Amino acid sequence: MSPSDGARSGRRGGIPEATVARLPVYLRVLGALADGGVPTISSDALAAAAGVGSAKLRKDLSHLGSYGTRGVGYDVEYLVYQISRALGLTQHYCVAIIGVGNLGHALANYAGFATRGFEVAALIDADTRLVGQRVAGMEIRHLDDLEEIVATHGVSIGVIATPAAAAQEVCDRLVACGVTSVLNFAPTVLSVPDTVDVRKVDLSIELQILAFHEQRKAAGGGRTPGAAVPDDVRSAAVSA
Amino acid sequence: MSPSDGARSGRRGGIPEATVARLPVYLRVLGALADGGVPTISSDALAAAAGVGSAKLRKDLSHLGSYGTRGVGYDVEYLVYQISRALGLTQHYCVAIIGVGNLGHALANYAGFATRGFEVAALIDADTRLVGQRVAGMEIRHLDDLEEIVATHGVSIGVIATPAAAAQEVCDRLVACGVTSVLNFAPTVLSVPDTVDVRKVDLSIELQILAFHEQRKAAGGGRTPGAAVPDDVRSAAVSA
DNA sequence: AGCGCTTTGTGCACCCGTTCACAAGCGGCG
DNA sequence: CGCCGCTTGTGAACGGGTGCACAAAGCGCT
Repeated sequence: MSPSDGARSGRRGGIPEATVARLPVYLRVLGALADGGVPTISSDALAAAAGVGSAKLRKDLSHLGSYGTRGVGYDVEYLVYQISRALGLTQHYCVAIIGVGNLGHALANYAGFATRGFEVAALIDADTRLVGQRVAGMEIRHLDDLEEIVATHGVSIGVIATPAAAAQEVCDRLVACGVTSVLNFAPTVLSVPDTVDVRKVDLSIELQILAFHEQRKAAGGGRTPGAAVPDDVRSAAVSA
Repeated sequence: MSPSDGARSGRRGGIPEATVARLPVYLRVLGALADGGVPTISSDALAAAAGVGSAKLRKDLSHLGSYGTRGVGYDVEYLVYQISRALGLTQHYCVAIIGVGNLGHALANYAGFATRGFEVAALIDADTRLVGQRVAGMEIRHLDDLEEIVATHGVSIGVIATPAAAAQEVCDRLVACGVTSVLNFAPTVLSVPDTVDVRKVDLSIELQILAFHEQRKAAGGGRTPGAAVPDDVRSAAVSA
């Protein structure tokens, strides 16, 4: 242990990564419950709705404080607020999408962005034929203006939806502008300074992981000695 | 742990999840190297290109066997083959995309699918106005025909790109058809039997995770223009 | 008011994954 | 032909995450 370690577990920075990755799921479920007029919910019910174990859920929530009433459950609206605050969603984030191909189009129109305090501030592409066109009510700007756009709008998160070949350069320019969070859809490994967070979404990788399990299941149909097909194969939920 | 029998079994089922999630990354990097005519590569170089530690990479590869020559490195083409085989990519998989909205469009045109033995066999939507249109050289079929399409094409992987409200029903029908692998882009928790693998890709969740780290960075350091490394700011870059 | 039922919050043990460090193995060079 | 340097493969320590089981703590009913 390192007691001198600055990680004060009671604080926001002390929330484990695995928990942070699940909080948005809880948030969505709770939002639906709130819309349905449900006032409170137990950890068991919420865990079932979120697809996790109830113990895990309670431990997750305990990391942000002791909100919740024993014998009753959690106040839905209050919990929504607390999770939102813990995730930093009470702030406003400006997002720039670079690369307005098929995927960029889809992202620009994705409703899930706006619903949680994220604002798509700009669409950027290198193709001059696209520049000036309007997508999702927004005008596409040219890649040359990236630095200016980031500065003007105060972009804090960059979404890279370019071809793989352009991704690293775009990323470098974003980082040079001061952007410290990048969501990368290009099938490439981005190298960034460790002050920058990069999350990756790769459709091809997801499919290959599924293929592995598919093949494993198919192999189990015949003969496999030892632990043939463990049925602990729970539906996994992974991202990044 | 399997020194004696290790050579024969290959242990496909014994590959840890975390390793499986990284193998596609190695595969992509190796593919690029092979195209570049590189004959062999060391674990250090490959690890750097894949954005992981070299020890981790070696341990990952060791799970599929002892391919690799000490003092030299790995034969690129041979390793490509071995990883492909371990992932089950030597087989052919038929993919059906359900929901041809913005995202479904992007997925249908995504080149990364075809490059690894995945074939988009069908595009399916519930909107009769879309049915019959051609996207990415393929005709959109109606949701009513889902069962028939799955059976005819031997679809083994279903990709759900529908609105959240329709996702569970579509998923249930896929499962009923015998599909055991689902890639879900809808922002919902799908409940499936344990025999079915579900992987989830949620753009909104990724953004919220980034927001958390963004907020943490902002709160922690105040203003530190210099790249002075603070206490324990471990912004570990990518995670599968 | 007190009692018992319900549900939270958490200490603990286990397991998976990561990292370190090093012996084993292979090729090349003298 | 034997030695040396390089790289793999892996045993072992470490840390984080998960699940169990239970004590603490409200609420409603009597």
